[in-house]
Amino acid sequence: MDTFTALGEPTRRHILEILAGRNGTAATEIYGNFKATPPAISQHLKVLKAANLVRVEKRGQKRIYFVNPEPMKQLEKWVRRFAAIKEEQFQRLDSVLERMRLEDSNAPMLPFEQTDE
Amino acid sequence: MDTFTALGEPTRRHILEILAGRNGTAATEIYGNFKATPPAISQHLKVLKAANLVRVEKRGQKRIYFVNPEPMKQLEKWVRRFAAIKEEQFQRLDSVLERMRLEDSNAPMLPFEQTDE
DNA sequence: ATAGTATTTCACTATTGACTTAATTAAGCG
DNA sequence: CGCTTAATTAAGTCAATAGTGAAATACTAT
Repeated sequence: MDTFTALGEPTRRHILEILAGRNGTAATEIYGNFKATPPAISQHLKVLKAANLVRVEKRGQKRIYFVNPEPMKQLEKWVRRFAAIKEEQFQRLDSVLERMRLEDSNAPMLPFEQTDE
Repeated sequence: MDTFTALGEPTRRHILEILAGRNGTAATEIYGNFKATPPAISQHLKVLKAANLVRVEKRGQKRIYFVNPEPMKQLEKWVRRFAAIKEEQFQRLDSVLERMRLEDSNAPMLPFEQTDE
């Protein structure tokens, strides 16, 4: 997933924010939102296109850009795994560490060692 | 939100994957998963910490890292806006273009010309 | 055809950032 | 205390990338 790299740039995120909630935005219109030159923005659009985050439609001499929802859905799925981690987990660990520290000051290792992959 | 920049790097994402679903992982353990040198990983951990994506806990001479769920929740929220964009929107666009084409017979182009790549 | 507008590609510079080795801080142990 | 282990900071290199101006492409209109 190249999505992350594409989103790792503020300008590109801003472009997506502009596109969101609109039914297509011409390149010139996008350019207008930035102080950077059109070529700069065009290159960002190219990256977003390569990451499949946007799609383009030719209409005359204009290129109309749209957000592509699919990769966003996948990203959401990826993120959810982490978002789902509970505070509870930290609480539990905190108390375990506390207990171990009190019980055995020699205890050198981790309380949990779940070698997954 | 500096979250995106932090996630824009594959190694850092991998670190998060390692941390996910575990109740704390010591730095050395993390290092073991990569061919890069400890300093390299340590610097990535620093970035993740700065982005508040992980938190650290000192235990003796070890540093135990945990995923921080809050920024992930926010990210999920951000992404959802885009993921939520419905096909419906495209449908609507279809009809708009259709209308424009009918109104202006000079309009030369196709409504959809999927320039993919 | 010629000019004009929309957008991108080219070629280049400057900056950022990821990695490395070496040195440093800090804790545990004989 | 001196040695080892854990982890980080420092300093420097190299590659990736974002930005710029200029040229190119492509469509529209006169």
